Amino acid sequence: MLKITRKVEYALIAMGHLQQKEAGQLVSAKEIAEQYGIPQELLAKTLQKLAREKIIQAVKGPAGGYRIRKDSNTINMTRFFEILEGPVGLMDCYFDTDCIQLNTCNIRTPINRINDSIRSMLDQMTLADITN
Amino acid sequence: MLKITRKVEYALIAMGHLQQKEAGQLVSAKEIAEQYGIPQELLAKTLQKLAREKIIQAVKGPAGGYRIRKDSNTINMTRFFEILEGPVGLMDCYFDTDCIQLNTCNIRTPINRINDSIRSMLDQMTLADITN
DNA sequence: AATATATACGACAATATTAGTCGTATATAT
DNA sequence: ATATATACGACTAATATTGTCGTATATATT
Repeated sequence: MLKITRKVEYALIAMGHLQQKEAGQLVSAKEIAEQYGIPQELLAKTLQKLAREKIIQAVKGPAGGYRIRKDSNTINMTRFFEILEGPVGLMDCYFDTDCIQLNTCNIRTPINRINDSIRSMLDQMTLADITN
Repeated sequence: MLKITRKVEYALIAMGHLQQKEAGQLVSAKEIAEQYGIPQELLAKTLQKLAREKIIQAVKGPAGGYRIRKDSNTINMTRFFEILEGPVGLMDCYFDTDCIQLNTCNIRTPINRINDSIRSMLDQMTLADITN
């Protein structure tokens, strides 16, 4: 409960690693996977998602890999999480409204308050806060 | 990700329901389950956990059920969650230290900072904040 | 005393989610 | 040409969650 997934964990590790490299330097998924002992394919797919969303930049071919973008550490954690995992909320009804019990539910409002607190906390937190 | 489980959801609904009853009034798991359309057995087991931890009081026999305790809305949410789900942490290494990658892990410290933030938020939040 | 009802609780089964793997395509440096 | 790296969908495996069942115990009611 309230756990982050491996995908997110691996992504954060990778971002931390990329952050340490000199600007513009490329690092392959393989290299990161080996260094931290994580499954290469899974990491690769995760990095591909981040590349698609312009969080990092991908370069194909031998000596290719991923590099960080200049502004990538200003991205907030809600965004980062949601790229990888979809909507961040304690309960699905924070986003979906197709729950049969919406009417009888007596905790929706207070749970949503907690949601808002967590989200605004994550909103104010940048990638740099984690990877630096 | 970052979701609360059904067990917790059901428990909160039940606590909200008990809160609304007059002091000392007993409500059975069956009654709550039917009213909110949730599985009776599962709710019962959840309430039993809470009873074991003195969050609520259980009374056996016909006309038995559960009632809230006077001080139960002063309990904080970290405690409540952990009674039902065990340790609350974004990653297991917040509690366990048997991860092989502890040495090479470059995100443990920052993740723990986020953990602390979430936990202290939940620490300051009482059941009454949710069920009232 | 017998019965009905409710909690107590462990074992089990069903389901959903997450994690990891594989095959194939594409780009590109050498 | 070849080797290497990203891109990406399909698939399997592993794990966690959710839900069910059987049995025991307590107790109010008849």
